[in-house]
Amino acid sequence: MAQIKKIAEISLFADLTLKQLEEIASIAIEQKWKRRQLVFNEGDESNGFYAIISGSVKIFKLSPDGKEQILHFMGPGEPFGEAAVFAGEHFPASAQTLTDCRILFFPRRAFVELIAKNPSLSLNMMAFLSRRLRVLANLVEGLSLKEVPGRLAAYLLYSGKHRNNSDILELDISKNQLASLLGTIPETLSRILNRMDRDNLIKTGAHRIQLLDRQGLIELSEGRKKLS
Amino acid sequence: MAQIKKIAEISLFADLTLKQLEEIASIAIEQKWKRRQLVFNEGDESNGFYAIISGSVKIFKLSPDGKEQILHFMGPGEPFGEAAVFAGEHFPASAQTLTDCRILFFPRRAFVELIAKNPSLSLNMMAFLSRRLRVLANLVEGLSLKEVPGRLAAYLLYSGKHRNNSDILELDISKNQLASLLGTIPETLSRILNRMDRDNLIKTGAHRIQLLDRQGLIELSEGRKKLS
DNA sequence: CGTGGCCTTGATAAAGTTCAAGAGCCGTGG
DNA sequence: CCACGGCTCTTGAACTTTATCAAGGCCACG
Repeated sequence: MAQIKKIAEISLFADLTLKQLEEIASIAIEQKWKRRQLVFNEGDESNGFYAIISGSVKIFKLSPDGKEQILHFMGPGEPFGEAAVFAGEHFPASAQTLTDCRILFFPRRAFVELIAKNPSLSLNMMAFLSRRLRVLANLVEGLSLKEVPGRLAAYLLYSGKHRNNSDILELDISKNQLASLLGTIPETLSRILNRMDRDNLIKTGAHRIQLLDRQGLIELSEGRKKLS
Repeated sequence: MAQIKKIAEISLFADLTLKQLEEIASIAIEQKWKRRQLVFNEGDESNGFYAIISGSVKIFKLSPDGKEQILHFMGPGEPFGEAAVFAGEHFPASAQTLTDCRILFFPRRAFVELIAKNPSLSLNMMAFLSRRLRVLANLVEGLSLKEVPGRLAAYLLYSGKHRNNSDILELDISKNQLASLLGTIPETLSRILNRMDRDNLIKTGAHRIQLLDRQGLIELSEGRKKLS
């Protein structure tokens, strides 16, 4: 059984009473994972879902020849692996830790009982599922309707990784992983960052990117403009 | 207010008591839509969601220069537009009728109240959202990790449009729309159907495709094999 | 100080799109 | 009943974008 305090920090459990939090705590199991461990594999049978206390996790798909497409990055307070609890019973994608993690595990059966008793927990869960749906719809849009420069521009503008709302963006993932999130490969990402720099849209540093021309990036992300 | 009978045929409302169905019926509003009408546009504010009684609807995204990516085809008994009820308040994609349709509309506020009172309705809704998530994850996988022949092969194998479990597949959508679902254009689709035919994987007819070599199609869909 | 991971750069190749044109099909209206 | 116009679908050739392959630089960590 996990501590109430940790449970309360998971936004899935926002707006619940102390009593409800206690119930949830009573079914949660705390786990420790090391960096780069596989939490579950696509196709594995699901016995429940997870929520991150600390650390970060990527959700991804692999092609037979090893190319990776990242679907989500998950951080503290975020649940993952929920979809398989409610439909299908096996995970539609894989999950791997990016750092050492403390993770709560919620067994399926007990959680489903809880949800049946707690309408606001249900609504929170539906909100999470719906937000995931939106993220994936946008990913599909990017992959199908935009070229790599447009996807990258959208990421730079809207990833929300900006240092205190300035135009400075802190890259907390490797460019390798960013390429995999954007549906491309490191070589291509490198070249396009270079071209954006040359066009004075951004200024690239090692793990930091400065946005110089938001308007230009917007036009790029909407396909109204191309790199030279 | 709509008839109970129509409500009961929507799988979202499976396993509910007659009394619950009556409650749902009391908030549902029946609408008639003609072919090719826009039910909602990406970005529109959401006041509720929809469920199809008869006809079919596509959910899609458009690029600024007019290319379309279809996310889902929806048929009788299926709800759509739910995600915006639970998160975001505006639709993440657009919806258009493909045929004349009878559609039920459920106003957001009343529906959220219903859901709070009906645990099994919540669970059904979560199952639907989770299934959508799975579909989109697979779409992302296709777009990013497979080439067009692989995506087409997967569609032919798993679309479920087979005539009584035979190897004959009835194309109920235009090839134009199929291309848009697969994330490509009609020209490319046409060429690849041709190549598959030449390789004796399928036999193409006007609105009918016969699968000649399931194993070959599987290998194609998994990237273990290429067209000649 | 050396080694391995990450990142960059260049040359080449593959896949898919674009543009242009034409064939087949269907419903409408004369 | 036929002719017309408008679709959808097909085919070909040129072009664009991105991936692949190969190599080298840089940095951090042991």
